[in-house]
Amino acid sequence: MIVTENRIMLKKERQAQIIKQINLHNKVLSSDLSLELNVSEDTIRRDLNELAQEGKIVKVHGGALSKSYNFTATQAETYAYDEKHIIAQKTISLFQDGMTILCSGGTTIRTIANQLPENLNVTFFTVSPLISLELVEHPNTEVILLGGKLSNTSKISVGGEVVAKINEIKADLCILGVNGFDEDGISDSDYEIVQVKKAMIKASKKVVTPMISEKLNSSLRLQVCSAEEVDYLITELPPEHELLAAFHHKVKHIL
Amino acid sequence: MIVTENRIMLKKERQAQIIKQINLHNKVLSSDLSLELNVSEDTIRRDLNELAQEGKIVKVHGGALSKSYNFTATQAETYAYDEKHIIAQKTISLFQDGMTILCSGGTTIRTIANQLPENLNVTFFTVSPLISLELVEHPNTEVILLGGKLSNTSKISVGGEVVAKINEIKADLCILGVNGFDEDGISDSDYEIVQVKKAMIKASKKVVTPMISEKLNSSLRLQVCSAEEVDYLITELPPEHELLAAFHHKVKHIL
DNA sequence: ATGAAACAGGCATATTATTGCAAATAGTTT
DNA sequence: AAACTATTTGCAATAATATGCCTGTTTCAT
Repeated sequence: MIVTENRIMLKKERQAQIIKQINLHNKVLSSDLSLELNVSEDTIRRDLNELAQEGKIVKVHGGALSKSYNFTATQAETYAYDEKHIIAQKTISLFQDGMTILCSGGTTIRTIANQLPENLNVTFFTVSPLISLELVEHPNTEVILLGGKLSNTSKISVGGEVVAKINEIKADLCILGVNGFDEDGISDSDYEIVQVKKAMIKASKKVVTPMISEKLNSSLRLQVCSAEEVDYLITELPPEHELLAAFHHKVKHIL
Repeated sequence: MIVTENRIMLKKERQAQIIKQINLHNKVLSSDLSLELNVSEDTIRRDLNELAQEGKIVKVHGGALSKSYNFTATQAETYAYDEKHIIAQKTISLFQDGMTILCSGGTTIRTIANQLPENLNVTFFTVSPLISLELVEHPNTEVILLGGKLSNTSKISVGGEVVAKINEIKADLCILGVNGFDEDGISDSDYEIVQVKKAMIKASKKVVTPMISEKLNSSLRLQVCSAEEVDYLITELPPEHELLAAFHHKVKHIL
């Protein structure tokens, strides 16, 4: 539905049309807008940049996206943000270009996904739709979502199909969100999730477990793996902190 | 004998004319007004500035706009909420316990997912992590997320693996968000998405396309399917609305 | 890897704004 | 009615804005 009644279109008017189109289609291509609004693509690009500047849309290569479509973790709604921020930075220091990284779910992992540096060039596999949406915001990462039945409680893909799929992967790192961790290792309370996590560990060269220190020395009913299988234990505390003392001869590295 | 037509127009009178024009067309160009009212553009500009000062209009480069023309960010984000609500209700009326339903992405579909009744007992397959998260909040629905490479523009799983997976499914309904729709059928602008949508249509007994009426008669580069392949066309309009007339002999049902 | 599309920045042009000023007009006072 | 003042209008010169085109570069998809 193109407005052609008037020969000349005011800039504001044109920009309003653009916003309308974006809200309609969730995305627009500069080339399409150029045709529909009878102005050059340069003008459209300038419009899109202005609108993006004003925060009304999200500019991408070739066009723009609706803003409501994007959602990323905000500082306010993340519990223990400061601690998780520290953990995220430590974890990210392990990432290197070209790596294949397998991620589970959880808010700690989500913070990591959110804080990835722009230029990082890695491939992520994840069973968490939430994490996948966070990761896909980063232009240089490739995100592969592992599908399956979605668990109502943990919001991750579970089931035999996911496990089978994970078994086909050969990852460099496994970033494992944990619910219970003590000297016996990682534990969890949901059978399905345990199966997925076990598969993830098996599929990866190194296992990284970022967690807030308050989860240390908690244990749940089902065993995921032993502490010895953990390559990197990451908390917000300095490695020499007394709370971590008991783990130094168990896990391979503490950050 | 004409004596009054070329009399001098007072300033107040002229400004009243300007307001009238703006209320009529939602916008005015300084150049047009100058011609219509037989005064210099300078005068028009001065008038527009005064009226803008008084808050009666919004002055922009080249003319002025009606105050209601301006979009605010919040208006933009909740754009067409009411319409989408109506569409969601109509779409949900097609759902029955025990069904298997295949969903694409998009904000219209997201609204549907959000408004599902609590007691509905169906299995959803979706390629959209965002939709999956919305669906999984409903206790009685089973959600199966179709994994694959995540498209960073559309945020849905794409690629051969997804298509292969969809081909294994036998669904009752396919709820297809559309970006372009006209008498030739459904069109889209992204090659990968078209592949996924084609597979979805093939895997389903009935194809349902909920869309805002503004998308009617818009068309994009790539063809997804013909209008004849659509079983239910759902818009916020009553089925007998004239805008839908052209589609009655094309699609099977219009709601 | 390679070719096409999209981008950024600069430049040229046309349109629109602003300002100061003088002429015209309206309103007021004598 | 004449004179005076304030307002309005048009004009010209200058500034600002908007747009399209061009060039070299970046990004993207195959």
